[in-house]
Amino acid sequence: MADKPSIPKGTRDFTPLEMTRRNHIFDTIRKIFKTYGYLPIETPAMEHLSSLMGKYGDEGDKLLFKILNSGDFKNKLSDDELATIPAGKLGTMISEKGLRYDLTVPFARYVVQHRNEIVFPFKRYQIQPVWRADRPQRGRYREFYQCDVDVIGSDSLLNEFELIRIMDQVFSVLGLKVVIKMNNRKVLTGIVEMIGEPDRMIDVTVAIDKLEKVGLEKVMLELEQKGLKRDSIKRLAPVLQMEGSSLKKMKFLEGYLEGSHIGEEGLSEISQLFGLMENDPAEAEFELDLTLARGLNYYTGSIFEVKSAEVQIGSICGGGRYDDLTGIFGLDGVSGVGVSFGADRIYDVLLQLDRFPRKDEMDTQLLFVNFGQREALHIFPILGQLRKNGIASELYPDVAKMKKQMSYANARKIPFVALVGEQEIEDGVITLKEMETGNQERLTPDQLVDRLS
RNA sequence: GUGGAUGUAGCUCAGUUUGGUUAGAGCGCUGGAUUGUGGUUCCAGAGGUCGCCGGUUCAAGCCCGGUCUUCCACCCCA
Repeated sequence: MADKPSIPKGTRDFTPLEMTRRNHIFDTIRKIFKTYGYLPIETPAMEHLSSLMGKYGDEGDKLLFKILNSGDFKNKLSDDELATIPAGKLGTMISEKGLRYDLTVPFARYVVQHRNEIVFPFKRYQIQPVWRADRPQRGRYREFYQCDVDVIGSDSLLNEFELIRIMDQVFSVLGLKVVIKMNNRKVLTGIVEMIGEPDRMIDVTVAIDKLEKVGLEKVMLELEQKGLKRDSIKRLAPVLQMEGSSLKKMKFLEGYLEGSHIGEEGLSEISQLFGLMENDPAEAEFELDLTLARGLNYYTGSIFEVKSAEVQIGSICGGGRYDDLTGIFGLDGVSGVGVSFGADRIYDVLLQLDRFPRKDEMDTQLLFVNFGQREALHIFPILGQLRKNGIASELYPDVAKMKKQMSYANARKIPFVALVGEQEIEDGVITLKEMETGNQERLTPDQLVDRLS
């Protein structure tokens, strides 16, 4: 016997039940995206490596899946040439394509490439898989779907507001309690300016991000080890120790960031957004979280992250504003903002909480028992009538024992079974059995359609 | 990428400590009791080269090494 077949690490097969549930998530999200006026696009699974590299930081580059060039690479080079290839250079010589890491960067590429046909501001949504060479765990896969919504070509904060509304609506419709966290990169920039370490943005945000996990002392120690001046750390301390409501935090920052132009600008954006939210409150908890930094280094303004309030699984949605992502592809001065829903994690959360709707899980509504050729011929027109009326129905393909056919209906969770034998044909009726109750009734084809519509 | 666990029937798991003849259970599956009635019950049956490769041994599911998978922490994030 050959070895059992398998699939690569971090990838998954989806069963019919799983697909039904996944589609429930995709359908819900897609429907909401549409009602806000977003348009669908798709981009290829692979991009030029040059489009992907350097957009996600050093860590991100390592997590890119690279595609080996086709053809015999070695053949084109002499042994001498081969031997003189510098270490680490080989990769770029034998691979020029990679699998997409997210949908935002390919979108930026798309916008630049199609700039002449796009009507700005361009609102698009995109639901496709992405790939990351991460080490898999629960809620962390090497192939997973993202559902992105972005607006590009508009600086207005109303876009941020709209995205918050979308996030709130998606999770409310899916029946999940979530916390929507927001922050602003400009405020973080303001903070590092105020403490006199304008170049240490990354170190400081990473440290702030760890605050909840490791505590104040360890964070300060780490900053010291990273070479931050003692004086700077001292000035950062009040930010780290800040507690209380979003409103209180904003009050504090008002004083703290005084004099930092960019910091004040970020704070003003935050308070405007909170103002809009106050006028039209979200169902979800909505809060300012200064420890929210987000790694993807193209964000420049608002940043968002959504976490489940009921299941611990990391963020299930995230995003932010990027002022110059298209600049890398040669189109300057176009600002965008967007968020990405992690369908696979949302699936895990819904599964754990058992919140998938039951009604989606049955497809076929009616099964005709197969008594034989003559009866089957009689049934086909009735099947046609049912299907034209949108009632999913099927005839058991084999003339099997009744017990077997009933068991099939049972296993498939088909709610109704129709019996059409000699007697029924003669009387022009169908015996309809409701599986749950066991009740049976005799109906004409028209009555049957009415009954199941 | 770093550290730590895990893998026995379709599924959930015993058995591994002290290596020793045919590897177990429950659920599921197949058939029958019930040849136009499923879910309950009863009876019978099928199904495993103990993740894979190698080593130690007279003998390995059990000990050792490697490898893959899944999971946990870090990292990062969806």
